[in-house]
Amino acid sequence: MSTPDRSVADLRVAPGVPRGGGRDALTGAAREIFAERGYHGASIRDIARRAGLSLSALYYWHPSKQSLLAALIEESAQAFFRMCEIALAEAGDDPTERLRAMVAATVEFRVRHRVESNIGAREWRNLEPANRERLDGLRRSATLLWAGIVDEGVARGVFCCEHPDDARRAIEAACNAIAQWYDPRGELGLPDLVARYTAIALRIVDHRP
Amino acid sequence: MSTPDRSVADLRVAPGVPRGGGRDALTGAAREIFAERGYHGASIRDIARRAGLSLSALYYWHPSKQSLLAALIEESAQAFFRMCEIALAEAGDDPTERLRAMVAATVEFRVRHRVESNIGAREWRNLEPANRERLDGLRRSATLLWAGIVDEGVARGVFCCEHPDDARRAIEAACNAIAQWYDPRGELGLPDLVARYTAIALRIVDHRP
DNA sequence: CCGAACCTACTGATCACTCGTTAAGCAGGC
DNA sequence: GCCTGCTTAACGAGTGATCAGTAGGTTCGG
Repeated sequence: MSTPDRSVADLRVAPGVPRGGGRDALTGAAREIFAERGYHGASIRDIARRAGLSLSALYYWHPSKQSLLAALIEESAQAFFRMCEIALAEAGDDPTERLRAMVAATVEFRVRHRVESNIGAREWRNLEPANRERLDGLRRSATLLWAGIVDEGVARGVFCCEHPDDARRAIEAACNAIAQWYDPRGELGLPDLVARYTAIALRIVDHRP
Repeated sequence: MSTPDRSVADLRVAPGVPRGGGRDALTGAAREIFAERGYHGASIRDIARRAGLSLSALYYWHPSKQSLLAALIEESAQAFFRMCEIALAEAGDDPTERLRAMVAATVEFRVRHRVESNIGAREWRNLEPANRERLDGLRRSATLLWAGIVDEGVARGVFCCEHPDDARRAIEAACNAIAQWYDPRGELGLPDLVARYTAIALRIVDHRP
């Protein structure tokens, strides 16, 4: 490995810089091309071209195509997990409020980061084993947040579903699917969407107020 | 086009034949390889090898790699739609019973045809426009079955959800996701799974008995 | 009952091209 | 003179697709 991996290195570009050369142009281009054509369907030549760089310039910033994908997914997965943690920290310890907060955070993330969410869902399996194992921890942590909330609600008797694990999976699937169909140009705004999915989630866990 | 497309042609092999050369070996191999590596990650050489055929023999049966994928997805989508139609025909016209039937058919299909279901979900976007447009009809038809049931239930007052479209999407997402996590070697059998997801679906539409 | 014609289901070789990756060099700034 | 941020040029492997050829069988006129 002669070329150092600058993909997760210090940013060295101040935020708000003109956005021209290098790292962030590449990240943006990779996000677009991976989203359009999938990992194997995307060529690094296309990514470099979209970023306005030569093929070799790409290799200055990332040691491989795989590193480009892993960096993208890792950044997005970490952002999602942070968002959930913050939302839950503000929600207190009532399971109903925590479920509301978790649904709101998830729906908002899937809407605001639709492209990254779809890449994360579709290209996860194209991560090399080392990367996948590293990131699986993050994914498991997010699932544990959901499971903890549902289980606690059932334990306290505010959620009355018989199979908390299936309820959790149904909620996660429904919220995550939003990234696939939501159209930001449509009439349905984020607050309404959050309200609808909160109501659905509460019905799935059989919430008794 | 010198090679005719035999992919959807008459079978000419009696059912129950030794299963050796040709069409069905290829279909099986393509299903496995597309599922393991995705459309762009799979090479037709790998598919031919898995089928026990030469590269050129593959081109005798299918005019292109794309035709292999399209045939696979079309067959599976049609089987799913038929299964739903039959289940609904037997269910009568009570919306609750129709929803039960539709959930049962979908869960059963996702379990029994896990691999094809995942290919359908993941590789849909790798269909060329002509193929995608042709198959979009099938997909829309299936969604219309769901929508018809939920809308009718709301109209009759047995389902009390405020946003039938979101309820429908949530149910579809939850049922379809089963193909991603269900392990047939696990302890959870199909009848139990159907029962759980039927209960979840009825809660999502806010069923009042 | 022979042989020419025709069919199915392939094989082997090869085409033109794209792929991810690398080596070597160089302009500009500190 | 060294570091940053590239550039041009190439490498070998692998890609989807094509084509001429052929073994083994069936059909059919005479």
